[in-house]
Formats: sequence, C-alpha cells, structure tokens
Amino acid sequence: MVQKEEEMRKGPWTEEEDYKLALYVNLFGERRWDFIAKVSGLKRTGKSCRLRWVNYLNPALKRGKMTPHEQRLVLQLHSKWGNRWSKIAQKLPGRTDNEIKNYWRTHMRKSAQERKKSAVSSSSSSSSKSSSSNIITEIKEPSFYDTGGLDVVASAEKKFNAVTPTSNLDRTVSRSTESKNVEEKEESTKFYSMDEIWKDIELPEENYNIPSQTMASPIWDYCPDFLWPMDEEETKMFLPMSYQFHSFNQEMTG
DNA sequence: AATCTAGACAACCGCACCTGC
DNA sequence: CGCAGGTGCGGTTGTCTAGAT
Repeated sequence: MVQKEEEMRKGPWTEEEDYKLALYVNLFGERRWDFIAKVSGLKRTGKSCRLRWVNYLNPALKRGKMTPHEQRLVLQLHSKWGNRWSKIAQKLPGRTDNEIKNYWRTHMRKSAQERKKSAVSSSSSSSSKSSSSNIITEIKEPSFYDTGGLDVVASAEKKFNAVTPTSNLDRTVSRSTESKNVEEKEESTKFYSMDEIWKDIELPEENYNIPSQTMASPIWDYCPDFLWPMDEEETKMFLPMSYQFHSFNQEMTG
C-alpha cells in the first residue's frame, strides 16, 4: 500500500516533477494528495506533493517581496492571533503560511538582534522583562518568535475550529465565516499596541502605491496555456508519464 | 578572489484533526 | 466506538545566494 521509504524521493523538486504535479492537480483538484502522488508516478509522498503545490506551484501565489502593506498586516494580525500562520495567510491573498512564517522569523530575529544591541549599548542594568514589546524575545529561546500570551484565545479558538470541512476550498470558505466569528470574539481581546509594533519596522508610506514585486510561480513561465483549460487533451494525460513528459517537452520546444 | 554571514526560501517532520469504514 | 488513512498546521532545518569583509 504505502511505498517503501527508500523509494520515496526527498529534497528539492525537479522541473519534471513540477510538470507532473501541476498536470495531475489540474486533473484531480487540490485534494487526494496520496492519490495524486501515486497516479502521477512521482516518487513523493502525498504530503510532499501538497506542500509543493501549496507553497510553490499554485498559480494563485504571489511571489516576491512582501509589500509594506503586507508587512504591516502580518504584524497586526500576528499581534492578534499569534502564530496562526494559516489564518494570517488567509488575509493575505497569494501568500502562504510558510512564506509569512519565514518572513516573521527572519524579521523578528533581526529585530531581536537589533534590540539586544541597543539594550546592551544603552543600559547594562536594565533587566526588566515586562517590556511593552514583549512580542520580541531573546534569540535562541525556544520559539523565540512566539508571542505567547494568546493561549487562552488560541485554545478557545481550537475548540471553535472543531468543525472542519475536507477540501481546501471548503476549508477556506468555512474558515472565512468561522474566522469572522472568532474575530468578533477576539476583537475585544487585548493585543499589542500597534504603535509599539510599528516602532520596530520602517514605515515607508510612499511605497504604498508601488506595485508589489510579484511574479508568477516559475513553472508558469514555461507552462503553456493549454494546461489549464482542460479539454480533450485530458485524455493524453492518462498516457504513461514518460510519454507525457516527452510530448510535453516537444510542445514546449516547438 | 576567497571566505564569511545573514537573509530568503524550500522542504521535512511531528502532531492533531477529520472522515470513512 | 475504534481504527486507519488523508490532510492541514506549526515548528524546524536545510540550501542557496547576495553582500560584506
């Protein structure tokens, strides 16, 4: 049933793997990942396929740097929800939880380092831990970028999340209504003053209208249009993968 | 030019939850 | 009700690259 572990590929995805995955996700939708992994002939786990799609191949993804607006949104939402990355990602179309998580991690580490420096240089006797900016904690502490203090809200919400539909789409739809309720609940919960948070980041207002540096996922640069509006070409997809990819390449190269 | 470092991004892992049997 | 498989999430680690030294 389950493929032997030694047969499963790990590590970076190749272009060919991306092609295959994109084709089969288009055929079967963004679900049944184990099934897709199996029928596509990819020596990857369903989990790995899903991750690759969600974080990289999904055409809805924005790529490139976070805009100042997005950066502020992340900070604002994180102050409300803590490390609920998927929840935060829902509010930033085209951004993944992984991307936001990475962004946060990188920038909080940076902020923490700067803070540490300034703390050392300004005062060596200050040992107060009740700083208003406790959103930033010491580097190398466990989960240093975890705000903490939101456990109550988080656990309450966890119970609220008990009803979860199956598909990604359903989940998103459901969560949008769900999160609204949660938001209503949380609206009254205390969160960090934004002034305190904004102090830690640059706020180039003038950059607001700068178009975000976005681009399609790399694979879409060379994926032909015929891939997405599916028609009789679908039948070809059921040919052996070696043939499919070969003919695909021929399409690409003319 | 070589090496070092930090940032950005990709991917894996473990756990929890959901669903169908 | 319990179990197994599928899926999603958060945490963590690995890799690549650009800039600094």
